Amino acid sequence: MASKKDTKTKILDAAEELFSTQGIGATSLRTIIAKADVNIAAIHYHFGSKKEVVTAVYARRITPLNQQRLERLEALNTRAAEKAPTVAEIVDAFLAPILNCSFSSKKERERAIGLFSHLHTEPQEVAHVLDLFKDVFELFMMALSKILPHLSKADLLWRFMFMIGVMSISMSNDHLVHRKLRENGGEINYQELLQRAVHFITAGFEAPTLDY
Amino acid sequence: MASKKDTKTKILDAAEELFSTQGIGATSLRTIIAKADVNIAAIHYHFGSKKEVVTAVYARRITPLNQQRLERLEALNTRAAEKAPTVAEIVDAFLAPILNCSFSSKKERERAIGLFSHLHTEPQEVAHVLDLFKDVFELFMMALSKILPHLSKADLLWRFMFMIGVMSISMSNDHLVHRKLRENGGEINYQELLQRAVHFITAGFEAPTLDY
DNA sequence: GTCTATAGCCGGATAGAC
DNA sequence: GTCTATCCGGCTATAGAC
Repeated sequence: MASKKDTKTKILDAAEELFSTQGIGATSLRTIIAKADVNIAAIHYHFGSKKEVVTAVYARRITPLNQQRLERLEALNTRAAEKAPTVAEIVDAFLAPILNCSFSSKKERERAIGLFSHLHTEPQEVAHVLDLFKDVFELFMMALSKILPHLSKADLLWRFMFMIGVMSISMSNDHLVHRKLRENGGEINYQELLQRAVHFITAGFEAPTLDY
Repeated sequence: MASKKDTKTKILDAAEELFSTQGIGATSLRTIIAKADVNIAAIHYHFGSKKEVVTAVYARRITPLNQQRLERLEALNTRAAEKAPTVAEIVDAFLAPILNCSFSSKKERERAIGLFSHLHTEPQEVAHVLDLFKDVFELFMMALSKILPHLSKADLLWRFMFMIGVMSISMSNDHLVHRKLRENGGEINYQELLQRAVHFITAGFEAPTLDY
């Protein structure tokens, strides 16, 4: 079963791979249909426009990803009462699903990371899919504010923002520094990267407040 | 004098503003020449191709910016011997020129920040200008390694990378969190943002090493 | 549901007059 | 150095046969 993918799935799969490697703006519908081995009319028949292809491609991946984030957070919140979650654990719950876990293969992970990196590098192309992150954003903010009660709302928002910056750069592949890293250390070890990122971000969240 | 800008300068100014607000990929040569009030042939006569327009626009801004970074670093390195630079000071020397200082007006700063933000969001469009950052990268890495000698080369590289992520997100304007920040606090105070970013990053750099 | 053909637009780049 | 006119290719989208 499922030995033959239907047209819609073929389009989504091809689009996903192309968005992941080339970006959204740089990927034309014509490249997608060539890779999917369907014709140009099919993509309009099934999706209506490029924008809706983008939405469908991202929604298919974001939904289960955020599901995992929320499950991990929930697990931290509901475990034995004497063990309140730590900052590091919450940050890990946020980053692990995207940076390392829940991938069946190296190839799968790199495809997902490539795809998600364009959420940050092509904001105008994906503005309409950011709503899918609303719940995750609010629930993680709430969890963090609970264990960092001395931080003001603005403090928390900025530090959350900085966390997203760290996550975003970790998913990038084209950066000067990223290239340097590959030169020096060969392939990127995502398990290690996850730990490094969590460590760095946790220190930032736990830094004392400043007067501005 | 200089009341009449020459064609080349008019093109550079128009391109800079458009790149800053719309991005590079989204800006066509035709939009540039319309804003600059010159004709389409002029841009090819003076620059040869769009790629070279991009190079010229960025080089004009990056060169003095990195000059400033290096001067600030130099000042830290050469002051009274008993006062070794701190991590926070080095990070500040790296971030301050782009995030807050050296701008004659709010408008000037936002234009520069918009322009530079696309160094991170459109990596393929600016790959050929990243060489301009080579010196800054190496000298700041060296300064940091001197006061953080316990960090391995890989540690330092990753944390430097994370710093760039924080800087990058600080310059973004389209983000979910950035929008949230504007809702909650009105306009962005870059003086404050600079301090927050330096504080967050410094904590990350100074975090103890981990075994991976 | 699937295809071919094509409309209609906009992009970068160039030729050649002035 | 500056301009108009134009080439040529790629793009999204649609019409209409099967």
